[in-house]
Amino acid sequence: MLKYALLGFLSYQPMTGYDLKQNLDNSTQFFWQAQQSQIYRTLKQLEDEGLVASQVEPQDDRPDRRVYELTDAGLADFRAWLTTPIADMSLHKDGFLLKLFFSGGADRAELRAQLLLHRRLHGQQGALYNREIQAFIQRTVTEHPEMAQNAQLWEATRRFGERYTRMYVEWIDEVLALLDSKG
Amino acid sequence: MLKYALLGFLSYQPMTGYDLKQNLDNSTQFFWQAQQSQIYRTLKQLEDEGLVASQVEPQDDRPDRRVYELTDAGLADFRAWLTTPIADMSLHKDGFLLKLFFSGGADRAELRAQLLLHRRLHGQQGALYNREIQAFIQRTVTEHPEMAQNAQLWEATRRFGERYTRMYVEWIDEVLALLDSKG
DNA sequence: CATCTCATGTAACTGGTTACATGATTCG
DNA sequence: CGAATCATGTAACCAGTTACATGAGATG
Repeated sequence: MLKYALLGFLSYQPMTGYDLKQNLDNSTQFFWQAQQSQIYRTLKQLEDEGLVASQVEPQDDRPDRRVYELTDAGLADFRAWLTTPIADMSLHKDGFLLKLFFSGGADRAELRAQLLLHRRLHGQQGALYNREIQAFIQRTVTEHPEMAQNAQLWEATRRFGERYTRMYVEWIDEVLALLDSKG
Repeated sequence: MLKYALLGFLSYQPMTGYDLKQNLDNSTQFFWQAQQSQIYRTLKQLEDEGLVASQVEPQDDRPDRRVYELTDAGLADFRAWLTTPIADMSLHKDGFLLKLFFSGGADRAELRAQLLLHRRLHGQQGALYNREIQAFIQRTVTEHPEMAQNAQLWEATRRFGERYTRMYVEWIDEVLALLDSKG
């Protein structure tokens, strides 16, 4: 739920919807994302529920900022979520795997091209994400040394993304080898 | 899109909404799932669009079956989807990772317990899924030897699930080691 | 001169989940 | 005797995506 991602980042410090989008893009991108529009909509809902409060900060040279902060109720709600264990593994959807699943009759050269494209997407872009996320984490800890304890787990989730993209590439290599050997 | 998963299975042979659910559960579970209710709703939409056609087969001892089959338009639509390359990597959401990300201040013993729970979920249940899916693929090929070419790619996607769950377990071990070493 | 960044949002739509509702037969 | 299997679906809700709309200042 996006709700808790937003409450989570706001528990670090007050910020705008725009800032929240930056944070999502720079740290939870691999396992939780949201469009800017959804973030604004969700913030409004959270304000209606009394979990966050906002105030507008006028700016001269740039658009005014609406800064959100957690209310006591919001913090309590977030803490309650944090301490509630998740009992099931998350389900994933992957359109590429679905298409591959049904590609038995497809042209093999075309299939190979698709696999190579996704090998590149996961390899290159995954590595890029990881460099950026790692840099973001290090920058945050440098600027806010009190966040070290949090950063340890940010880093843990970042490594998940690293492993995931590596696994994806290795798997594609395996599939390519399979196609080479059997047809 | 569930639409194409349904068209895909129907391209193998006509079947009911119930059968489609079995097929999803036994083969695409790792990368595409759907509730029974969503399957029925989507089938109705597909029929309205003229991509599938259905007829009711009365049964005495069991509920009547509504059997769906692809129309020519449905087959054409499915083939068009199959040959359209996917240009982006799929995004995933994982509530456990999100919770872990924000757990810097959580009780370490509690954290460890959560990690062990998910280690078990991914390890045991993942292995189970894989055994069942592998058995399902082998059974299908035995009964329909002409499906061998398709089965090769079913097997490829199954191995993805195998790798994924293994990767998840290894990653959890890494996180546990990290917590041991740094507190 | 064009693109990126900062900064806000609304509206319409699409897709997916949860809960509800029914009911016979088979298996342990 | 209870649970699982077979078999259908509706209704209400929730979450997420895409498209639209605006506009100044900074960077290359």
